[in-house]
Amino acid sequence: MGWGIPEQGWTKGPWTPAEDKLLSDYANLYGEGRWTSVAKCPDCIHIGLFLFVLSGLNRSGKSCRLRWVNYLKPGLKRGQLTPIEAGIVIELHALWGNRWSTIARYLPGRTDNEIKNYLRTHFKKKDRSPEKKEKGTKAIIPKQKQPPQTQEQLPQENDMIKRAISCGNSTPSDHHDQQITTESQGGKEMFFMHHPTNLEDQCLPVTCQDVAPWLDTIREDLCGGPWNLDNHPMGGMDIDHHDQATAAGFSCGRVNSIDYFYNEDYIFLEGRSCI
DNA sequence: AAGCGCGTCAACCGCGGTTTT
DNA sequence: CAAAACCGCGGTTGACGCGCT
Repeated sequence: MGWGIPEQGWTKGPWTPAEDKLLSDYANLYGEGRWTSVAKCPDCIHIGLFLFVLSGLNRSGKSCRLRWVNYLKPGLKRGQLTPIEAGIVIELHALWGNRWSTIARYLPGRTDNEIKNYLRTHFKKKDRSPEKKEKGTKAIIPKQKQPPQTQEQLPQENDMIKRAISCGNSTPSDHHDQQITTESQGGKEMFFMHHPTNLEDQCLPVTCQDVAPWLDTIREDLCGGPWNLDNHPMGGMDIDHHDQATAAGFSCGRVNSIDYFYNEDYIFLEGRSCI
């Protein structure tokens, strides 16, 4: 099954730092996408330094690719998904089902494996605790939820993308860019969304406030979940109070009469009430 | 302190699609 | 055009760490 040559004799199991280094050096020098070459080349393809060096990398092409894509590739983020990322994952999973790699394309620096693990973990949690604790209209997003849906509702139902597209100006994009990239602009993270199918030449900047409508969509599922308001940095304060939130270092936004406050770690959504 | 259960994450496996020969 | 090789995806598993009893 493994790509490359021998079915037997490949090294398996956890990668060592030395192997990582070899693979990184190889990928940086020769680029991605020649994984079987990495695997088989020690004595036949590449010359010079790598002829010697790669002889220590007895991994299948598949294994090399996986390690690179999920761990070594530059630009990968580590650690927990941010609330915004989690929200995007949840909504896209609701739209597309278990198309991990497709979902991952919308989250720069995140891998399909990571998203798969994240959702499996959280669905499993949810399956085990069917009862929901009623928490009123407030919600903290970091963890949870959303039942898997069938794949019938596919891209044409992608109103999230339609909404996002409708609220920004299109600008040409480089095809080498990821479908969403982020960068800091004026201290605020900007999302550059790239339509997956038929708007390949359009890329638009979307601010955090533009992302919020998606959260509005998932909010119905998030509210009423077992949110723990005791552990968040605002200590269970009434987040309807704009001044308190901003004083606590949160940025704020408002969509469809829903106010929300966010920082790097949390998003607070409040009910439909207005300030 | 030890055992157990659970959550998380890295890695493997099998399959299907695409590209190359 | 067919077969082989390659690549990527999604599902699954196992190791490890942490918290609870």
